[in-house]
Amino acid sequence: MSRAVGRGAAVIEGRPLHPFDAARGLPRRPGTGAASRCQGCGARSVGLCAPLGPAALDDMAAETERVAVAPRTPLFHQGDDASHVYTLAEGAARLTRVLPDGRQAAIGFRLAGDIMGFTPATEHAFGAETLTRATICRVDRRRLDAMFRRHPVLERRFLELCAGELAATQDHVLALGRLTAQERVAHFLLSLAEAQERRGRRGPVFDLPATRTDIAELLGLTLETVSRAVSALRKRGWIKLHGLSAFEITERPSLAALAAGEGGA
Amino acid sequence: MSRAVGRGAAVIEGRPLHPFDAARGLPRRPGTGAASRCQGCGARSVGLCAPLGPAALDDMAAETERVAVAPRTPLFHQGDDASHVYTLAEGAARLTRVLPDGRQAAIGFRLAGDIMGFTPATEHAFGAETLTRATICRVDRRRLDAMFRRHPVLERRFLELCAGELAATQDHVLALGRLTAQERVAHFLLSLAEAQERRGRRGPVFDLPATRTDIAELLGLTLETVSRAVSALRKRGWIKLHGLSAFEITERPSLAALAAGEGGA
DNA sequence: AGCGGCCATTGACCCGAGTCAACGCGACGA
DNA sequence: TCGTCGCGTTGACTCGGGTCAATGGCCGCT
Repeated sequence: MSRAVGRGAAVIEGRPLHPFDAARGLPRRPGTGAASRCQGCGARSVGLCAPLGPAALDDMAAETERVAVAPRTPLFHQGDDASHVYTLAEGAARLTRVLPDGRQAAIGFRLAGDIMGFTPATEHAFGAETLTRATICRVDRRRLDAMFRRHPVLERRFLELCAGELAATQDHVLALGRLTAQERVAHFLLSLAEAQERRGRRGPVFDLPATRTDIAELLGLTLETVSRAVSALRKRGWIKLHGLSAFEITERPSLAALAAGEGGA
Repeated sequence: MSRAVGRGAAVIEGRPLHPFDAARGLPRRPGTGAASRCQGCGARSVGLCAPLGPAALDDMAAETERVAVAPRTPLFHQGDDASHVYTLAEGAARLTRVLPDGRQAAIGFRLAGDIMGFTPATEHAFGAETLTRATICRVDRRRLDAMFRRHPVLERRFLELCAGELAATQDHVLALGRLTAQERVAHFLLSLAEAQERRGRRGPVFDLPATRTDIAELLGLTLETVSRAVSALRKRGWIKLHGLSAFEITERPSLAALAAGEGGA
């Protein structure tokens, strides 16, 4: 999956060294292997590179660094210089922030094809970390701008992704502002399922790449409340759990109605 | 401010007719008056048109419709065809959604220069309505795309605005997910002040173009809780109210610390 | 096979914000 | 001038979700 970068050095299990720094200095072999590296990319059809032809893809490959990282690896921290933009080629990640007094919050989950770390500010307002084993591409902001000039279709695509991210974040605002705990959990499970379906996943069983604590931090709840809400949905027969990292939606219409906020009406 | 469109017909006080439909059929006089219409625009330095030269501005003026609208005028509704993009030239507006059971939520406030209604979907997920008397520009999505091709700098600017909106929305997610009622109100007042400062406003007194109910719907609270929080901040001597539509920040560092989430630590 | 750590679940109690209700005040029209 | 209406404020009570704590299952390690 990440052959072009070199295995051992890229896959790091929680060492203090940043994964991209670890890959620094390895032979980049610009231009070579672009086909093998990008052509078979898991995010090829949904991500930033979707509209690119073979030549542009080759150009892109030469400008980006790609690494495979372990679960729970930070990609960048809040306050870091926002000099790069990241795309998630494979796996799941989340954006987080910790408040001065220690409260922890997640502002969103990201799946294959999503972009991370694009901001108008000079530093990252949020940190990002992987939830699962993942493959990450990193581009320098200035190089990306240059790419935009060479391939206008790339800029158009980037704007689309940005708008999609905005829409998802707005949806999340609504959920945090007006939904109850159980509604939020229903909303989360449903949107996670839809995100996986958009990426080609079929069937009523989906991946759940998050612990109760992760979900709680995303939904503005505590892990106990999430656990109770999941149990309640299970007892109603609307969802089923398959181990700790997969779930099944057994009563989709009911779950959707709850997630949309059909309280009593 | 909106002379080119014609006064009487454009300023509507809560009639069922949509403001842009009311302006339909009026003489557009393409090309004329672009200088007077756009040159002195309140959002000229912060909005979408900021990087445009005189010629491009003229082009833009010919492609957009502009109306002045009364406070509390809906611009579009959730579910409407997302065929246009709106920019707020002057005044304040908010994006709202009403849940099936009647719960009302606002996902954001927008001020001069901000864009509204840009979404990857075919319909608007949220409605928009003015809070104050406002001036609105509307562009057809397809015409905007064509403009992007004629003026690449416009697309770059649009992407910047989109990223700014994303950053603001993410910040809002954090507030809703992890801040207490009083912290949220402090956060809101501070970000409203900062938004006005970014637009050139000076001094510790700022506009408050929202009722307690508006603020509550934005912050995921009730109007009573907002009122109590405002009173508490006033009693601490951190803010002062000037009538119903202006407020003063008298202890900015304290307010900022509270808004950032410095609970006990 | 036995042990220990991590994660999830469940229960009992508490608190911050929601709910319901009364009241004050300024704007506006009769 | 007075009555009314919309908005804001404040109080008393309720309740959803947070907090604290005990228990149990799964998995990897030895």
